[in-house]
Amino acid sequence: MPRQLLVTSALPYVNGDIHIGHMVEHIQTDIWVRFQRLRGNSVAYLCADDTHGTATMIRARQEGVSEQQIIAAASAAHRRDFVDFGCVHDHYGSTDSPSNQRLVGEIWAALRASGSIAERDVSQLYDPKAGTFLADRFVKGTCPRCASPNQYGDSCDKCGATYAPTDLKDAVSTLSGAKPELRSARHWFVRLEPFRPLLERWTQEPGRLHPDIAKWMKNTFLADELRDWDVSRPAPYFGFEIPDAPGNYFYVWVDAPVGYIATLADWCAANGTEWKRWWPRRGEAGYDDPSVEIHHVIGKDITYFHALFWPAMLEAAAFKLPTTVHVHGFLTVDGEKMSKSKGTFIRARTYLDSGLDPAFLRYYFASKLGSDASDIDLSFKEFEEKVNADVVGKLVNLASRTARFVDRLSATYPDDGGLFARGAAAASTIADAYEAGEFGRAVREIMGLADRANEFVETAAPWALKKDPAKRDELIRTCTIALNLFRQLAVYLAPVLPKLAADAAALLNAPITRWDDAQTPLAGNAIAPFTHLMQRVDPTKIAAMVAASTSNEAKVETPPAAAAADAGIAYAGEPIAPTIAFDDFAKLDLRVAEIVGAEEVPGAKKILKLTLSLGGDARRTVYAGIKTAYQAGTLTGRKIIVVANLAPRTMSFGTSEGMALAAGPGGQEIYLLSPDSGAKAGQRVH
RNA sequence: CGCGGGGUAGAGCAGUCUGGUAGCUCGUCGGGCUCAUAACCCGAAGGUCGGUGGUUCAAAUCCAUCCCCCGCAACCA
Repeated sequence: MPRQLLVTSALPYVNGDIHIGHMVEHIQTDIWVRFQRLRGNSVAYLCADDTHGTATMIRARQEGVSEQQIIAAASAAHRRDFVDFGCVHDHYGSTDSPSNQRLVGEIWAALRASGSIAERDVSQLYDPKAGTFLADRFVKGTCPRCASPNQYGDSCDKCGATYAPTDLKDAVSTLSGAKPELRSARHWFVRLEPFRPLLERWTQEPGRLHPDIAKWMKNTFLADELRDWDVSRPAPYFGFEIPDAPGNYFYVWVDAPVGYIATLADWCAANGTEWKRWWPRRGEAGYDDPSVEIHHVIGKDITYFHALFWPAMLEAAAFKLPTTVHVHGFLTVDGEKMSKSKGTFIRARTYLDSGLDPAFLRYYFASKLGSDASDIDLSFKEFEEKVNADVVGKLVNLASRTARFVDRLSATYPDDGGLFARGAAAASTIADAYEAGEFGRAVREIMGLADRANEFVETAAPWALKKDPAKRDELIRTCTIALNLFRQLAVYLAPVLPKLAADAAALLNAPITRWDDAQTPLAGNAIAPFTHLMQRVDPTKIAAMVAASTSNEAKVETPPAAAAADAGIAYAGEPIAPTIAFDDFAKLDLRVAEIVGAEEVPGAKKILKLTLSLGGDARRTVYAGIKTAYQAGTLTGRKIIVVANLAPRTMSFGTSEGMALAAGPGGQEIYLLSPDSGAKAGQRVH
């Protein structure tokens, strides 16, 4: 009997772009969803933007727009990123929705009714200038232990001390620069201790959490008294007002998970179906039915929200508890945390714009993913090698080296010495691996089969058969076997590489819709003219992606205050120069140049010495007055625009052979111009 | 002894629960093939499985102990 699965990825925060760290989660969820569908199970895959909180409010204020405008723009961008990576949610909602507000209200009422709400006064830093209370991350000051300046409100980067923001010396608000003052306000809390029996049982039940995570929950949070959870924020706050506490709002983490249910409700409303079927309450059909499942996929940082608060909230309102919370680790890039200055903080859009196939990342992540919460590393070298060797060299190559020889499969499937049957027998092992989230294991199994298939082709040597017209039938038989083995692998990899599966289906004129398509070989099908199913990883595209990520950051790290210095003022500060003729413009020879070296010039306060490549071996030395805004170490590999035909100018440190173009008034506000990704050094700007 | 995870060939990993000749992929070296996107096939080199002690006929696997690495998340997305 088919299972009915509601599957969610964690809700990305509205105030940020989707990056490849998010993609670890959404790709793995999508793989699992596609696998379940291939198996014939009924799946709803849902996600939404997490919209509320101080960060959104502050940003709206700074940009002079409404929160709803921010939400609309982010939602469109987020959806596009996910879809372009093949992650197709059935519905992508928003936590700032009427249905969510209604559900949060219901759950709040249930918590009230269960006697789990407490209230008391909390002292917190307050920014008198911005008129808002300050979360820890909006306070900076000097560490009370080691006196390091510029530390956040809760802990010190330098000495590792943790403290209350009120202990911070010389504290300032990062919102306004004002000195925060201590103010008291009433807060509402959810008492978790009453839910202890439920939480101890639920977290330790097999299948709910990975055993490592269950153990950790037990030995940390559940080992001590469960602290009350502060769920309210005094105005101003962007969120839902607490119905029976006017002037106070639900903390963003209250309404974020409820957004799962709200998104389901919105999707079902659009379809005219009943959402209670997917997420029943006690007493409703499906509540006790283990084949009605709820799965959350999340990062390890938000485990306690999903494994403590969320089950407690659901239980209070008599909603079915999640079947499983799948917890995964973080992404590191080349062994380190994603870093903006190193160009390893890669946005999903940057990856796509650099021309890399999303299938590469899907395959790479799949090959690295297990069911535990250990971090996975994106090593660019390994990425290139693994994708090229496995997907192109082994898998696609199977079709590539046989499909051109024949235009039709043999009428009956020939004797292959049991090869196809052995591949078919691996289906359950591979399925078990997918089911358990052990995608790396599944991929290893599948690649083992690909090796067997390539050995077969090697032995049968269709290229030799082709030369002898008398062996025409044998050639067809050989290619029939090889192409069926290829198709079998395409079925097994369909959850990871849906586009490849579709292309394989088109090649052999047989759709791939079920897991069991790998059980029966095709015969007699016409073979479509062969075209390459996938290109190899181009390392220059990876380099371009890293370079683009580095230059992106120059913009993004601009302090919000500077960004808010609006365009009108900048324009007025430097009036447009007198009109010139086109011929005057044509005299300028602007070129794309790659920075191949950047070094400080002894004694110069503003000058960096840049060595530029204009393509090939052509090198130029340019002295650029950008030192106040750029560090030498971060520039290598970037592409910029230079005036290439400017007369050389002799300076005290050497001769400058061109001018690097940049915008901005100077000081810290200097912005080098960068061509869009793909531009090559030496190309002229027209 | 704070908690959790981990330490297996140059790299990335499997094997550890259920003890029995140390395995996979990539890389390296040699050979083959020349159908295929410099791809594929065969072979070789390379590891005292973090250290030490113990249990056992037998330990990467069980026990003890020590060392090293990573993460630690409840007013921070």
